[in-house]
Amino acid sequence: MRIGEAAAAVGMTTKTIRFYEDRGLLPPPERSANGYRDYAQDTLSRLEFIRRSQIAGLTLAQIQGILRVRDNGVTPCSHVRDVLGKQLVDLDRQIAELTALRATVAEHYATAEAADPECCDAEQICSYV
Amino acid sequence: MRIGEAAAAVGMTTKTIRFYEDRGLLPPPERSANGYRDYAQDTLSRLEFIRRSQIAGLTLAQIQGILRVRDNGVTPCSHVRDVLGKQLVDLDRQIAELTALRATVAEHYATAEAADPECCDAEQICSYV
DNA sequence: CTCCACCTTCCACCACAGGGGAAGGTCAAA
DNA sequence: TTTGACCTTCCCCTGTGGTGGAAGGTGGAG
Repeated sequence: MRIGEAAAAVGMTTKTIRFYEDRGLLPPPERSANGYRDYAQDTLSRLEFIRRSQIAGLTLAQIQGILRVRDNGVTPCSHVRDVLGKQLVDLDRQIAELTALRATVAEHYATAEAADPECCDAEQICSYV
Repeated sequence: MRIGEAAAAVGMTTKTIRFYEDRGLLPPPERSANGYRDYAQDTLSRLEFIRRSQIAGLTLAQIQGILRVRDNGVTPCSHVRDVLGKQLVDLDRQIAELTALRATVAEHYATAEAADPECCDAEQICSYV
């Protein structure tokens, strides 16, 4: 299976597949006599796993870690559980940060709504921020 | 006032100040006879405004927009109000996205916690994701 | 024979907000 | 006079996930 077929099969571009290979998420594939990449069927599962993982918010580095465990012959279950756990903590932190930021911005916005047009003196550029 | 003094006064690095100038957030300053940047006092307010705006979650591009309005002699109040309003909408969207992602990851994590060690078949790499 | 679609490698680029360091100029103090 | 702390411009690097294009090889159809 050539790279274009693989790409079409999973809905990625050939660029992306070469990029994953470059980043170590895909092993270097067989080559046909003409030098074209020749993918086995299981590459498709691997690409789909990558996409599922991305949808779950994992970075390519994290996905690579999981695939490396799998490629070492170990079932990556516990590793995946750890990664997902870290991901949860990280997401909670990000959400908390954004929520705090939202409160700050909302406060500024409320001030801006309530103030009169004589708000800004040139000294501090704008008193709303 | 030389760049190092200005940087120390507002707690930034000289690199950052030159970077802001390059990005159009600071007008090109006067130069001393030796070619050194020579900042007027009001540059400090401008730098502090930039920092306040960043704390409010605005990007340098948004801040530049506000400063451009101010530099055109217009009080940027209504523009700032608009930017803050957009920012709120954007933050709400981001928080919603992250919250949805968190739910997805939490679901995967719960599955991973509950499953037995025979979880992964090689075909799909890992059934937790 | 030529066209077209496909493949190859390599290099550069996007946003984001700077940081690192080289190579060289300036100025006051010791 | 020399050292050290400044300053200048310049270009490259960070991390993230790719995208775009150039220059060239391959293979089947008309």
